[in-house]
Parts: sequence; C-alpha cells; structure tokens
Amino acid sequence: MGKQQATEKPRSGCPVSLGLDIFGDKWTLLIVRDLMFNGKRHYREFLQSAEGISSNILADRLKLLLSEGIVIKADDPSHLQKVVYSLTEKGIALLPILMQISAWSFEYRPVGQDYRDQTLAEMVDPEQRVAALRRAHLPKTTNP
Amino acid sequence: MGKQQATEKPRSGCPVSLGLDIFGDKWTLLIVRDLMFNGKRHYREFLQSAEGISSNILADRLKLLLSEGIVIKADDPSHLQKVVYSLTEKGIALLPILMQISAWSFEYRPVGQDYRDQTLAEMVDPEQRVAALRRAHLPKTTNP
DNA sequence: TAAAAGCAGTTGCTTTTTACAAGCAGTTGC
DNA sequence: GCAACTGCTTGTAAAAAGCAACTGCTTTTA
Repeated sequence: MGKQQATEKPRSGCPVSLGLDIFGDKWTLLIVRDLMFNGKRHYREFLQSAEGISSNILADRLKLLLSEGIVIKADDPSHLQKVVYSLTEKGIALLPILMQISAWSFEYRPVGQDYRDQTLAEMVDPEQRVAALRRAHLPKTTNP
Repeated sequence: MGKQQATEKPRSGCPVSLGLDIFGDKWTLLIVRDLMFNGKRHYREFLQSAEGISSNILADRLKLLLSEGIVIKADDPSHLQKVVYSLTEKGIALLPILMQISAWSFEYRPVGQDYRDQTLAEMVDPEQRVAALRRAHLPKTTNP
C-alpha cells in the first residue's frame, strides 16, 4: 500500500479542501476519535474498534498522521515493543470538527443509544476537554 | 460506477463514524461547499471548481447526497435541460462542520490568501449565514 | 525454561473506487 | 441550421481498500 496522496500537493488553497486532503477518508478521523474519546494509545487498540479497520490501512493512516504532525509516537517504557501514540496540539485542535460531526449525526443519523449517553457527557465544556487532552497527550511541562 | 457503500450499513453507531459513512471522502463536502459558499447550483458549475472533480465522481456523489436527503434537485424553469441543485435543512446543517474544518486549516494548513480574505467574511455570524442559505435553497414559504 | 500469547506492523492478493478521456441525446442561442 | 451547452454515461487504466496470513521480536505463563 503505497503513496500518500493526501499530503503531496494540495488540490487547491481552499481551507475545506486542504482539510479533506488530509482527513477526507473513512478512517483517519476515527483514529483521532479513538485517541481523543476512547483513551486508545496502542496499535492493537485501534484495531479493536467497532468499525474494524484493517491492519495495513491503520499502518498507512498512522504514517500519514505522523507525517502531518497530528500524532506523534514514542516508545512505551513498560514494554520494549510497545509504542504509544499521542495527539499533538494540531491533533487536539481537531476536536471541534469531531464535535460538529457528532452534533450533526445526533440530529440526522441513527446514533446508537450507548453513544448518545456517552457522547453527551463529552460535549460538556470543550475547553475543559482540550485541557484534559493536553494533559494526557502533550509532553509534560515542568512548571509549578 | 456502482455501489454506494456509504449509505448501506453503518459501520457502527458512533456519531463520528456515522458522519464519515456519508461524507468521509475527498469530494462530497466540496460539493456542499460549492452550494454553500460559492453559489453553485448546476452540474457544470461543480465540474469547474478548482479541485477538478471528474464527471463520473460528481454524478455519483450527487446521487449519494440526493439519496441522503442532503441535497434536492429540481428542474430549472429557464432551461429544459438544466437542473438546479439545492441544499436541504439537513444539508445546511453541515455548515458548522465546514466552518470548523476551515478554522482548523486556517491555523494549520497553507490556505491561499484569496481564501483567507473571502472565508473570514463568511465566518461572520453563522446564524445569519444559515438564514441566507435557507432563503436561497429551501422552498419558499408563503408566510407574510 | 520452553511454549504461548502479545506487540507493531508487513506481505500478497482480490475487489472496489478513483481518475481520465471521450461520447451522447437532447436544448438553446445565434 | 449549426455550434455551443445541458446533465450525465461509458470504457478503461491506475490507485486504494479489504482480507487473511505471517513476521520478528518481547513478555507472560505454566
């Protein structure tokens, strides 16, 4: 599975198009979702999500997210073979997009009841949510 | 060009996934953008956008948008062969998603200067923007 | 301490989608 | 009456997605 046509050359200077150049597919934002809302940080965890992403597609998209600086990876100190994926500030900034997609689906699509309960909780105070994501994903600052 | 895998069976009940099932590709939201921000209403106009959508893909996506009730089509009274595409309320409700994608691209992607000027103007007062879209796209109500 | 299970991917192959170019049957303007 | 325009369709090649198996380590387990 070869090229990354997403990142190569923008189709236009339009901001909508420039966004879709990166995450205009069925999987990329689901990985971000898993990082954001489902506490997933490992390759195997992403594979286990309900939508059933294939292993090769996942690898490809993680590569894309890394190359775009939306996600970073680091060794897991607890396990030589484990890798921890984290959102960058750029990745955390995707939160409002995911929230608006969710809001739209809530109104117009058959969102599962389980998600209705869960997601509503996530909607409360985006600022707070962002702060929590920064704490969980961004490198620790040693400020008092 | 065959199936519409988008609308068939949701991959999960997750609202993000349910949104992407429909518009998780590189083209669908660009058509919506053209309807929303660029005043395009005709097939040939969509074809002329900067990103260069192919004719068959456009036909396929319009079919999808119609089947999902995001867009409707009507005969153009001025021309037997012309068709006018309009957004539905469901389509207009995608505005906040496009706006958040734009906002993100403004910060993190090389948005063209021309778009920077133009899009900023569009950002002012989403409510007003929605009202304008309703007037331009939704069937005329005969209320005083 | 050796086998089993977990880890992040990769490989090979088939099916589906996209891209590109051309064409089509009507309709309209001149 | 003819060229240009209308919303598409068709054919074919290239790219991407889907599927299943597998790899080379590492850690856990019996």
